[in-house]
Amino acid sequence: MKGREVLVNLFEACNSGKSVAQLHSLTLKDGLAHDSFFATKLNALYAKYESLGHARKVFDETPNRTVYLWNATLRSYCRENQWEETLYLFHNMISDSRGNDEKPDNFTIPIALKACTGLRALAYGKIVHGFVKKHEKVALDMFVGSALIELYSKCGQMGDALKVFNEFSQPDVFLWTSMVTGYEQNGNPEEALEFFFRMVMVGRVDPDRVTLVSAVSACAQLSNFRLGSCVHGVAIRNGFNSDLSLVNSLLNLYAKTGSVKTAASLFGKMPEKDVISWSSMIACYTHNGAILEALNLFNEMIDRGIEPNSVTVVNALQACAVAGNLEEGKKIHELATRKCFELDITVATALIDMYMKCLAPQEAFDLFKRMPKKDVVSWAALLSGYAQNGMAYKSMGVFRNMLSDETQPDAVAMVKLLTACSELGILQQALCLHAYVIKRAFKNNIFVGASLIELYSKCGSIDIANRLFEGIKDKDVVIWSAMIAGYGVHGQGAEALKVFDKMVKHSAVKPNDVTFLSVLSACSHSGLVEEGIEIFNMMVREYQLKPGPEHYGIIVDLLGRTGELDKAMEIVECMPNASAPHVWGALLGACRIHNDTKLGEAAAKSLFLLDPNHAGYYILLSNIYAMDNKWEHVADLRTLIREKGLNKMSGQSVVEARGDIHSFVAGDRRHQDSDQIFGLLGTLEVKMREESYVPDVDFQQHDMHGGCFTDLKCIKA
DNA sequence: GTAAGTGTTC
Repeated sequence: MKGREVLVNLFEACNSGKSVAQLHSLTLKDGLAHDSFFATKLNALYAKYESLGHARKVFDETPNRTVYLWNATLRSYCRENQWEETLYLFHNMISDSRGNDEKPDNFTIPIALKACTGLRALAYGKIVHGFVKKHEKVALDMFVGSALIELYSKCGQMGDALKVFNEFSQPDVFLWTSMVTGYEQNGNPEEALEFFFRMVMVGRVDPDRVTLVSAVSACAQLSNFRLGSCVHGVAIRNGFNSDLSLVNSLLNLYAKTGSVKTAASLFGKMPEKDVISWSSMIACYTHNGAILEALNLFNEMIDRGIEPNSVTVVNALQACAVAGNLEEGKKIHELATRKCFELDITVATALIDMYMKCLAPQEAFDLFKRMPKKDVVSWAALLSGYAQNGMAYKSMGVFRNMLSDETQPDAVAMVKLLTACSELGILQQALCLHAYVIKRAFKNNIFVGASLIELYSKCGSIDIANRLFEGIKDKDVVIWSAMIAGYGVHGQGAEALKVFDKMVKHSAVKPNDVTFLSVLSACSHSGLVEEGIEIFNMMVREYQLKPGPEHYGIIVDLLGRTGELDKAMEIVECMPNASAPHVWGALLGACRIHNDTKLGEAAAKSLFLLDPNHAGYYILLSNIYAMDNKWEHVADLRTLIREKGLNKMSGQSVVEARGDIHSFVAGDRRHQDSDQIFGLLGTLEVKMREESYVPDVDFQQHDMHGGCFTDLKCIKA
């Protein structure tokens, strides 16, 4: 028996793969290798240091397997994410085919449940749950409980998870945390936070770092800065504020709540950063319109030798997409190709999106063709990309191909399709798609509903849009915003303001940043300058919403129109992130109206850095120079545009007349009835002059391409 | 012996 004790001590001291093999031969020599105690030890050590194969061999060769040996083996497979094998072994364990083997205990069950969770095998998980209820020997302890909650929540069954949770009178931190995490990951952040606060206040259980991570994520989902800061405070009080995952989730919180400065300072103070920290910070800059900062940070990361992963690449690509920065985008594409990230469907889709937003649809399509696998997201990116490039008619074809490829649209793809269609403004098509939406049961989706309202508005059928709007019983903020935007694009600013007023005064729905964007742009389209500025103040003061770059863009545009260029510049200068291209674009536009060459040059300087390939900005500046009679500057800019190979996308109009669809560009004379059309235009012009309208023809520098009329077919849904 | 953080189309 002395040899046995020595062996036990040797096993305790074992800490490398080499010594496991030595121990194995020692036990074989002493005839103890199949003793279930040593077999279990050997099994676990082999799995840890050597290989699962060796561990399995020990398991297979042991005649009388104790529950410990079973558990050690199951755990080894589960740790390596070999869930099928784990469940196969577990199934052998519970079936009676090997009579002398022991039955699962409450150490076995969580392992089996974890394998079920990994496979999302809800049905088998329920069998395991049934086993727990049937066998009195298996206690429903907290380990089993949280594994069950985990299974149910990963399978989207929070009701079942709650039932399990309620069986415990004194839940521990794991059980509480499983519930918080479960609700958070199932898109129910309110419930997650309720559990979090109940845990602390009623349960009197201290949250640990994982609970806090989930609570912060819930706040991020709600974009609730105040609540998030509270949780941050709790984290600091509990001494978790240097936990890497926790700080990373805080970065995400501050990104989602537009608190770029807080995020940046947190990022700067991090004692250690990993690739997720860098990616999160890049995403934070991108989503808050600080494109230069995002790209700078990405390049800094590369310079420091920190390896970006596919997520980092996606974030950096988004920055290029927002800025329309094709050069940087191509560089990142090269990097992605080197690292074989192009195979990642998410990266490929982000690349398609980037090329589309950088007005390079051909490159996007080439990449799409090369993709070995496409999903509904990549199809949707292609579809909406064409619409963004003035080729919305192609979107309809893409949609048909997508259906032939047996990819069914989800709600987002549907929204994209409806938006593409609204670019065309064809009522016939709108009606077809509306029918499709009803047929495919998308009509209760609020985003789809809002897109239909937008679609009808843009087709000129504001009445149908309004009827649709009135027909929706539980109008939420998205629906209200869509109707306001609908009146806005129609130039019915007063109607838009009426709807907004009704929403604020007679509904329980609170306007959000999108609503304010709709109202502000409605004011801008109808020239309601004072109302717009008043509403902007209301947004900041009454609703405490942080204006994003788009809001600033409109307000700069409004101020610019009234000639208050100084005020507009002031706003641009005190914006939280002064690098959003279209805000500068709005300022540049205002300088064109009011002939301010100096300010225009300054705005253009910033713009050419931020969005170097946007032909429109060069043309705007050249128009400013033209008005100031600085023709040499005009010539320089024209050369620059040519050298850069930039093309201003020509505006294409589509008209529906008696069921036929005609499209044309400026100066287009290809239509068979061209003479008649231009004759009528002449008559209209005379009438307009009679009504004392003077057209603004000071600076006509449109690049005219020969366009053609295209016939579009209504898609059959 | 359990759990957690960044990503594609809105």
